[in-house]
Amino acid sequence: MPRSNEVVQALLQEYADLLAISGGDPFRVRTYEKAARSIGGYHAEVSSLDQKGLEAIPSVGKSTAGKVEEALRTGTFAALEDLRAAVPSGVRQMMAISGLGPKKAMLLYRDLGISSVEELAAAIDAGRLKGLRGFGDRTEENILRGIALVQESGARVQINVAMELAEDVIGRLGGLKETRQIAYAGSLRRMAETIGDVDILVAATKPAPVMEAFASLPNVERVIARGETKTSIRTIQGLQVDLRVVTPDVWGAALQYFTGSKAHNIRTREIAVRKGLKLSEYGLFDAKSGELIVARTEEEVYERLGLPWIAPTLREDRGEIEAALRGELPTLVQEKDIKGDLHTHTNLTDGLAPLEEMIAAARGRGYAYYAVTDHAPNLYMQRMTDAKMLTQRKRVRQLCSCTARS
DNA sequence: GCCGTTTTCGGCCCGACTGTTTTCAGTCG
Repeated sequence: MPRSNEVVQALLQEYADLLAISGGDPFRVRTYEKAARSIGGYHAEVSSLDQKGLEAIPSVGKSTAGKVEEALRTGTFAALEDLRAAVPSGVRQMMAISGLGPKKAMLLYRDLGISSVEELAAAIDAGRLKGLRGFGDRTEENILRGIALVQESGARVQINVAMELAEDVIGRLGGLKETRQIAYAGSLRRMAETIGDVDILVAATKPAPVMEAFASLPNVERVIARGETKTSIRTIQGLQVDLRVVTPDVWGAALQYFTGSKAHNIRTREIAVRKGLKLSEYGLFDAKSGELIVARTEEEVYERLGLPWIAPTLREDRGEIEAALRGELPTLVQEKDIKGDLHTHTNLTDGLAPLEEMIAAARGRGYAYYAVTDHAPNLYMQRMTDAKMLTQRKRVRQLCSCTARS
């Protein structure tokens, strides 16, 4: 049974998507996306909160709180039902196709009545998109390729699979004479449980030879995009790898940007804006004069924003910014902290005791750190609900990544 | 719709790349 926060998060995200498709104010769309994320990561169960408690959640105001309250009571809210009636669910599903955003999805529906991925494929086959503004031959090809990708099950892979690929790419590009520094970034550096694509960052004196070497790797199935500083490929295993090349003097800013998450980046950039600064992958700048302030290390960037360095595993905009501002960032487990491995089962699978009893027992025995390596790690993660468990969740994630690499 | 070191209105992250719309909108991360 998913926790109420996740149910509400999904409803608000759906509302944001449908608002975007139906041409709603982009800032309102973003507001609901932010509120959805904020609720998903909030430490307290939203079903236990009253209106005032809901409005205390960051990015949740009176209007959103009202919708959340209605959703908790009835399972949905009226404004969402209105949009569901206006936009078929298949139109939203079409946005899962790479290259199709809300504008193009809505255009296909409004002008051609296409309301599902299957109908879209059939329409392209029948040549119905010919002459439609914004849809040329190349776009049609890309959509068909995107549909094939969507229909392949399990686009995301476990972290150990992505890590192996990343280390292979790093091994091949790291030896080039132009390469000064190289690292994996993105969700891989944040140690997410599953990885959608692999992000590689290179600091190089000249980007072109690095790009060329990357696009020529033996396991490249297709070059998706290729520019002066950024190239994306898809491997024959079906995983996308993005390469970004920067100059060595902006390594820290680029690594901070390329590590994400997107939500964390938006928060740090907002902090920069409020301080009269501008943050991008090229550095932290004075907004007015455009003068570069810092870019060389991540530590400098965070420090100039008034924050301590935040570990990548925490960068999800799930309270880490606030914790950093309060000086209350958690101490994360290191490999040297691991003394052993205890395998146990909870009643999520074939054990007898519930997760909560396992945790209480571990605490009662004085274990500072512990990982439950059940056969159902995702179910376990979903049950990590209370505020203190956020820290624990990250510890488990780090432990899992250690296991994956050993 | 939310929010405040520019606080009750005005702004909301930033840049790369693609395809197509001859100058830029849409999408992505």
